[in-house]
Amino acid sequence: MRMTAQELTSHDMPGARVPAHELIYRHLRALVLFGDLAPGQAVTIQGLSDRLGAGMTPVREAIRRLIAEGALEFQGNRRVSVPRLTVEHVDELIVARQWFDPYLTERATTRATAEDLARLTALDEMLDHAIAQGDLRGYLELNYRFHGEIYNLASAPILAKVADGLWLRFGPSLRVVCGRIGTRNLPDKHKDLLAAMAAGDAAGAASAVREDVTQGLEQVRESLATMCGPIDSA
Amino acid sequence: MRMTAQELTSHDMPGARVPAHELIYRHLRALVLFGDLAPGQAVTIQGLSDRLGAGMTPVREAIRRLIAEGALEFQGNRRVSVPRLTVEHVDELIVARQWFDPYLTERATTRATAEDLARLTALDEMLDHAIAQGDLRGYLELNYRFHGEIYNLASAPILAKVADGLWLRFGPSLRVVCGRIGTRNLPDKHKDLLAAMAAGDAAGAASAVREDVTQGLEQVRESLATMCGPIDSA
DNA sequence: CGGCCCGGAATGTGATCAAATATTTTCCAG
DNA sequence: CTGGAAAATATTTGATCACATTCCGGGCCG
Repeated sequence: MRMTAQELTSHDMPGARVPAHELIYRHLRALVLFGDLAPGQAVTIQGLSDRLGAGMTPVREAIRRLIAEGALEFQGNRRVSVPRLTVEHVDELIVARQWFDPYLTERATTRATAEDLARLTALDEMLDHAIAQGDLRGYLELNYRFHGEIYNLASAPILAKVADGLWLRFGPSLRVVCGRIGTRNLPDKHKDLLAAMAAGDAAGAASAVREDVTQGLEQVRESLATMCGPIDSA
Repeated sequence: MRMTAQELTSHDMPGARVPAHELIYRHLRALVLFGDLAPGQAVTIQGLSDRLGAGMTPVREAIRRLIAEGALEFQGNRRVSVPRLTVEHVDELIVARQWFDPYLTERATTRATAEDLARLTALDEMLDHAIAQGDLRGYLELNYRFHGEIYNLASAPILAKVADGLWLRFGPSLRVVCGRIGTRNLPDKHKDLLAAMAAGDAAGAASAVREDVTQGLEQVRESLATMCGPIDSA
């Protein structure tokens, strides 16, 4: 089968054959995560099956998996679509990440090695570069990888997986919001965060990431509140 | 297809045909949640397909879904099994529920109506009855429903779903632990919790549920630490 | 003890049937 | 005669299954 998208975060053994349903899953996941699928957009099994040149069973498995993760939504009848985020949902995501991110960052800070910090710093520099270039897609991917890297450093696989799953929820809307705001106006607290981590200041790192998360999601919240108020083209 | 287990929490419209993959999912989910599947036990697609008298496609969908929720584990090669919980995992689950449960309980307390409280109280009485009867399975189901009811009252669907998903992780081990301890020695803080909720004391309710959660999972942790130390029959 | 073979299990495909949506046709009121 | 709602039809899509294919693991033989 042909799979055009770059399979990012593919830490597979070099000889390990990855099954189609796994590839389709990653493909779709990236599509949702980086807003290539608009909120509310319908996702059909047969459409994907045809477009990706794969059978329907693997597509079906991938979709069920994404639904279980909250990346897609089962519309009651038998329709599947990209969820439309509401302000209430964002509020939930804010409180969740306001707990998860600081906690995981605290753990990551006490465990991070010099190489880990170097990797994070490198990611952050690439991120700045993407912002300077006005590369929205690059910004979204790098920001995700930056935070995901911290999750992994916390040595808490279950919590990391749950926190990671939260990103799928606001991915589509994040793209819309950032496109509306423009990449220039995307301040983050990554510098403070990295400095605190380098100093071994777990509480400081936690506090920095908390501000970063709050700032980012609050912007989503604002944008959603003003946007969906007047016009709601359902 | 024949489906032996009671489909609990099936709030389906009376005329709505529930697809097979959904039924299989609920069936398997209950099996994991209440420890009918032992930790480490292998789960095969064909085995389930034969045993449930269903095609393999619905079974595959259900399994992928459970894997995404962490109820089952993909063993790298193409094997699927019930996860074997480690002490580290339980530690993660403890901190997670120590945040989720109090937060959701707080929200639930401010929103609960008299009927809601009556329903919770009734559930708790059935729970006490199950304990008195030494009915382990009944205890596990009712305890799950009790806490799930609170999650739903919080009006935070995303957080409720995540919190609910955590139960799937310790379900199999909980059964083992409770069987080891005996149903008589299963104290809980439900009475304190209900009293605080009835009084509208959100902070008190949060505190009570926090103790309840900590107490329960700490027991799992202990049991796991002493049990898996000497013998680890992999 | 290592390589080979075979059974069984997972993966992948397409066909078939049912359900839901979209489209067209029909029919009646104004 | 026209507009529009309801009914009938057509098309798209989902659900399930049977089978072909691939692959892993365990047993057997040298």
